[in-house]
Amino acid sequence: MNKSDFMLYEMRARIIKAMAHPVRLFIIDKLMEKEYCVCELTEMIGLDISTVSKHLSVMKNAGILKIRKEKNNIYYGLACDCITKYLSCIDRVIKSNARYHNQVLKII
Amino acid sequence: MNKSDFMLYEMRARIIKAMAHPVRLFIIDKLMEKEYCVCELTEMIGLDISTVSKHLSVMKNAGILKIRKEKNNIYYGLACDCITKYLSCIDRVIKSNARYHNQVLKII
DNA sequence: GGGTTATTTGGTAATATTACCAAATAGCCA
DNA sequence: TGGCTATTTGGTAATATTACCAAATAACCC
Repeated sequence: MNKSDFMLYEMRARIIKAMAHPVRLFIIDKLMEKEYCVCELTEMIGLDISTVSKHLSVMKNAGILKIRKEKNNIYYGLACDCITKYLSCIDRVIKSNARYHNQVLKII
Repeated sequence: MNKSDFMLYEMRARIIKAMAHPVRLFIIDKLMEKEYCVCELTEMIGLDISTVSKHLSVMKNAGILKIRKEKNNIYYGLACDCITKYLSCIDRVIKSNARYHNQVLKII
């Protein structure tokens, strides 16, 4: 593996890592409908607001989210619509795993 | 966030986490062309074989990879082709980040 | 300016991840 | 069976992630 290849994989990993957490995936799901600010998301999630803020910041720094400032609020939104499709691939893996599990359950 | 929603996000996170590492993304890239066994991948990667084996095992348990046993070898392959599309979304984010960086570089 | 609200940042403890080495397991073939 | 090769598993140290609380910042409005 040469160095520039490795850099590509590191860049990809950084973005994928930024989504690799249930709370972040919840946030992404919510932001598919519309923009939200930290306090709104915090209320839905039930963690400390500083925790939610940090999750948002990681995703923003990875380029997944963008912000819009309005008065006293900061609204977060998805930077890239393709994430929807991305998740449909993940869900296909989940379904396929479930099928496998059901097969195993039938056998045992 | 109700409990069954959270379970979906946890399942998704498990699969996404299983890809969220540069070495694993390298492996996925390689497995797009054809199957490989641990020792072949280890040679390309240059880490300890036990480390590579563990990376493969995480992805297999997440349902991303499948195995085929042949004689004394175990060949790993992608369980789901859609991962290719998934990564093209990630690369779109990388490109968009790069554009943003270039804009910033022009300004400063 | 000063109070108020929204948000981020710093510090820290608990937990998870990753890499290596050494040892165990699995399956082939003489 | 017994040795050989391929692979996985267990143990452990170094590092990274995540959550909370407390404090800092930022922007609005009077």
